Amino acid sequence: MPELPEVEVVVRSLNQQGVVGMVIRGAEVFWPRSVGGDATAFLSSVIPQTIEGITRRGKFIVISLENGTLLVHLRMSGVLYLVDAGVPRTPHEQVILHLGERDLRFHDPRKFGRFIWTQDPRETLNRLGPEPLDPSWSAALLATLVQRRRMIKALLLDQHIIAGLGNIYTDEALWHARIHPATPGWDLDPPRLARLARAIPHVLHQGIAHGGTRLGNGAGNFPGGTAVPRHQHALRVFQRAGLPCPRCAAPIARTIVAGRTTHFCGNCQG
DNA sequence: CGTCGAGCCTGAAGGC
DNA sequence: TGCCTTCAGGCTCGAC
Repeated sequence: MPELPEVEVVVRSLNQQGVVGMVIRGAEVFWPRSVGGDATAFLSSVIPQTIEGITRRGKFIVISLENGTLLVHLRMSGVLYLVDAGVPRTPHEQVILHLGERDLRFHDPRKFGRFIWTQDPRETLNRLGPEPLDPSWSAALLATLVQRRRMIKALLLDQHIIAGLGNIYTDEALWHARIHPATPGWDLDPPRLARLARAIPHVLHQGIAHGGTRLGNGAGNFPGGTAVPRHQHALRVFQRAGLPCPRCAAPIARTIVAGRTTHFCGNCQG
């Protein structure tokens, strides 16, 4: 689920619902590893503190509190949402922050997601590469980032190089840019770099506009106030193995690149 | 410098 | 129908 667009949708949703200004009055941790292993230390760190802001950096949700920052990473299956405080806990809700009338709940079936309490978020966030939706994003910047021997797909997935892309949007961006995912980064010519630099923000903006992507059928948890993802219907190659390429009609291929399932058109992604 | 596989977890989907 | 295997949108670590 969560790549940059899905995280952005969560952040916007929480802001629209007025979470800023609410106070963490209590909390419950049902899977200690979700908060770093020491639930007691976590609770004493965040209670009671006012939420002063919620933003995004790469795939991190950045929750600014009075005395520090809560970084939330959704990993493979996490969702963060607001519900009325009286609503019974559902299975897989690993962390609940009590904000008075409302709860901020972390739903994470696979338990890979993490809450990181820190006084210095830059220590973590500064290790991330640039934001592809930042105004400073450009083909020239992209060119400096990918001058390496590694396959372009591996480079795009590496958060230290570019922040926010995951398996879905990487495959989609490479399709738009007509680049084979196994192309070494330093072999990309200027036209390809220009196309890729445009394709990346394009697919991310599209994903955000569609409320993110949801794969499979019922996966995920979307209580009231949370947009239902629908970008899965707009995907061009991802999970479309064997179907015709929307550009040239050749069948979409599925292979493993950089250790990840990869979808691309073997005909028009040269 | 780079690739690969394992581990962290669970539920869904596919094969028989 | 039911069991078993495989796989998954992320990331880190160690081996090579």
